[in-house]
Amino acid sequence: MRSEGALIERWRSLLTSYNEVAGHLERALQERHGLTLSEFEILDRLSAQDCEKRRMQDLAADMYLSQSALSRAVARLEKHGLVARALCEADRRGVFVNLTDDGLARHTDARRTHLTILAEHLRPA
Amino acid sequence: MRSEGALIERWRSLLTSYNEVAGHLERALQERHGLTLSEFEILDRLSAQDCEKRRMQDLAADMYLSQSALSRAVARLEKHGLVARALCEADRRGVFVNLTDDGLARHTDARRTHLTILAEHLRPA
DNA sequence: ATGCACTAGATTTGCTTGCATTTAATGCAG
DNA sequence: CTGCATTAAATGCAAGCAAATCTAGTGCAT
Repeated sequence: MRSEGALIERWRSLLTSYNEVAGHLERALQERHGLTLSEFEILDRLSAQDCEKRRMQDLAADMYLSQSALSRAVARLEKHGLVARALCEADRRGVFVNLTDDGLARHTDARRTHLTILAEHLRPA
Repeated sequence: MRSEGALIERWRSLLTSYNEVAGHLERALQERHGLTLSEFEILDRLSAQDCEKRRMQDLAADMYLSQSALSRAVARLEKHGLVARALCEADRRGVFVNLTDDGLARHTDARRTHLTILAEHLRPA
């Protein structure tokens, strides 16, 4: 295969971009809003969905986090009052996660930082 | 800004690709060669450089790892006999890292896996 | 209704990481 | 030579993560 070199190069570049951007994001979100990148991503998803796709597993499904990591992250968010868990009456194994007002506000703030950092550090492809 | 949407989309796609590929790589390298992705990256760099850029700090410089993480990763590799540390006589604070024969062999094997996984999971841009 | 397989989440465990600190070597100023 | 700032790498520590395990709810078959 001739494409090996190109393949590795693309991977390296992906790795570099990712770490560069993720690093800055992580630091900025933590510093200015007390949020982990994972936590922000959760808030982001919760604020985006209009429909009822708010069960843990639905979140887990379109995130890169493991189920256990998600569970922890949601627990943290809940402890800080940004999110509330609610039992699902239909299937009581399930848990709905909802943004609180504080959570929404926090997300709105953090979103600006998020965009700023992306604009600064995400290379034009 | 109109480009906000596009920016976020690109970030999401980066995030997704990265996690997809890194996840598979991590698992495959671990399973088949007992290596962390970070560890593989270290071996990869060591095998690539012909010149003497093998001091810890040089490695750290072109990697995404923090100095402490690198120190620990090299310690692990050393414990498994894939790498050897050598004092730098010129500046005795410095430490050179070298591949052992085993390390070279391991890298050669792992490299195939690496390429295979990339070919399978790294989307064409 | 009872037993069993299955699913949703929580929790336990062990590992890697980053930050902050520490130890040791340099090297420059007095 | 002594003291002080600087640099290289190692280490203590806290936090996040994934994998495996555990707990509880569901629902189907007998």
